[in-house]
Amino acid sequence: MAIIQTLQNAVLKAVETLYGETLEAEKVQISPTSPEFTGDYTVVVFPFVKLAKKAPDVVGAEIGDFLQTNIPDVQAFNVIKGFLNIELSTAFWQKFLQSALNDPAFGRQPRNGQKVMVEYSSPNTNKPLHLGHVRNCLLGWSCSQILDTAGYDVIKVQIVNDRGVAICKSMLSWLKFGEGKTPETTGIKGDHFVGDFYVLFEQKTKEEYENWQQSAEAGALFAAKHKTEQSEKDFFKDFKNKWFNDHSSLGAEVRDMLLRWEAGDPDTIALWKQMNSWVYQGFDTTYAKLGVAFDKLYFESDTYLLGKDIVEDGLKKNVFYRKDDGSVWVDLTDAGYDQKVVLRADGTSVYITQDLGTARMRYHDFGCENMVYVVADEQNYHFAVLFEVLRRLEEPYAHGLHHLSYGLVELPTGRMKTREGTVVDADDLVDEVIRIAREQAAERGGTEVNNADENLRRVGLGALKFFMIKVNPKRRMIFNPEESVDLQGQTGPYIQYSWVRINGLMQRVKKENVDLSPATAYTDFQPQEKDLLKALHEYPGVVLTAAREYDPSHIANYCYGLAKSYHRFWHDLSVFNADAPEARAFRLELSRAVSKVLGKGMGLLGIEMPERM
RNA sequence: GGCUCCGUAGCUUAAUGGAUAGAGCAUCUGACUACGGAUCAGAAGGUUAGAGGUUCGAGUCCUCUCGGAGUCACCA
Repeated sequence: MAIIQTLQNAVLKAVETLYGETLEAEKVQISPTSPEFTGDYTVVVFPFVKLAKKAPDVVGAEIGDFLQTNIPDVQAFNVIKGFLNIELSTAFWQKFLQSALNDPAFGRQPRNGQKVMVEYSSPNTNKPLHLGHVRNCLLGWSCSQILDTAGYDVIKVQIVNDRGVAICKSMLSWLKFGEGKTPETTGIKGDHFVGDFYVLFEQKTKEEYENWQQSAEAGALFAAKHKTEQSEKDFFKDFKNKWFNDHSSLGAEVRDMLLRWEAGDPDTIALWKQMNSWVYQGFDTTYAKLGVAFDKLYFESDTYLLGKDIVEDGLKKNVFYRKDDGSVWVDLTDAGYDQKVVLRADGTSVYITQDLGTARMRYHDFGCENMVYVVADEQNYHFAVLFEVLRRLEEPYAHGLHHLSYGLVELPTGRMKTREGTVVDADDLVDEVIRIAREQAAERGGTEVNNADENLRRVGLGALKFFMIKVNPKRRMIFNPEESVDLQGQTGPYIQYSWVRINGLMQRVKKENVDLSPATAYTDFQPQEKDLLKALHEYPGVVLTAAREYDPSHIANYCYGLAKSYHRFWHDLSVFNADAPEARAFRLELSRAVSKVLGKGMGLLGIEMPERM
């Protein structure tokens, strides 16, 4: 890292002394040299040719000369078509390897004094977590780890959507059809138990609706209101919400229950607490399986009335305005958005009011000047509006807001639908990938080892997590449960396997008490070794990029590249049977550094390394 | 319809405006018998949806066209 800064400053100075021109630091582009050329880092000289009034190759040679005479670590250079390739000395790389090995916090930035809150998962309490939550959780968790490594103090939170019509449906369903059963008496995991009653409610509603469609009332409605060319089936499909609100007895009961909940009716509250506690026990298990955790939970039942004070502020600041009916609005048409209601005429909150209030509450709770919301991209517009309003209100954290928007996970058949039973359950998914890992291990004639179950768990989860994190978050993802996840090629297990290979080496080093001291005497770097050194050197920068872009896929792709280089190194060069003791020592040290960085990098993704596989 | 995002090999995808667009899967060829083959080497596969433009340089920026998705509730 430091060397790049040194090179950059030196290039600026070179341009100044050679051509008498000063230029902005951003004009100096330094990147790792492409594999097909010799060199370690490359300076693009095109931005300077106009100032120098010389041909690109001449400018490159002159700057190269300057760098070589002024920076001891620069050993050689070459210029090809306007690209200045710089070769760093063997001594530099030896120094770097030792410092990377000796620094337990390699790649970790000093604390920057800023706090960032990361909100992720944010489930509803009427059903278990599914595939979509898995992607959300993996993104949220790894993003938190990355921001922490990049220097922030991170607070991980989720907002639990624990109130509203949905949970009332589960509650009512349990009251009517539950016969007093509990997760304990049935042995069903709490979140699944509650989710089953939600599904049952939807089934009962469907039955009621189908019966109702046979009634004279329904027939008359269809006759009076259907559009020409509209079939009876289509008409009733469109009519379902209205039917549920105006005609359904189950619908009436649910609304009644919601009213009683809002009024604080003791029996309803007790039931609500009971059912939610079942769900939370289930969630805890799933989160533990996924290896994610939270510092604080926010509950919608506590926040859904928030935001009134912020609305008052907005009115005072003329960011909001009140209509004659008493409702409060914000006009964002000058920013390309719409007019949005922020408070109903009856004085109650809407969705965005809650989010406004919750943001302010969080700032008061933690003083976090940055907030990241991990939420699917279907809410892009909502967050654009939310952030715009907070900026206009001049909230102190308004410029540290980021919506980590990710593409929905869909199945080959389309979006997952609870009602159609096409939801891929998170628990099932985790069990499935571990089962596949076990099956694969058996096929490979895996020998009996200690901690076999733990290793298989890490391999299976490693495959799943890497599969979901390696692609850019914003990309929509089609997940085929049939094919599930691969264990070969660009996968988690591929990377784990390189780590396992090194682990084997290290155990042998320990057993045979190998002397590592001559490592620094080795100078005849092979290309495979140089690739590894260069890759290791990239790590801290990759973490910063991932943090800046809120994109863990950079880490995943980096780890894959490092593992790939290691596998090649392993195949081409012998470690224990190296020609010279210093070569063996160096390769062992290099391997140790690779395993260290792979462990750290994969750790940022929440992926653990198996001892053996 | 308005706004936003997306379109890269058969499939999944990578690429701070920089060199001959880089990988994996699938297909075809090869490489052990253990420093572990969940590996490695090689072949084949691309008009980066299309057309213009800006630039020394465009998958990347701008305009238009085509195709896909999301959103445009006093729901959350």
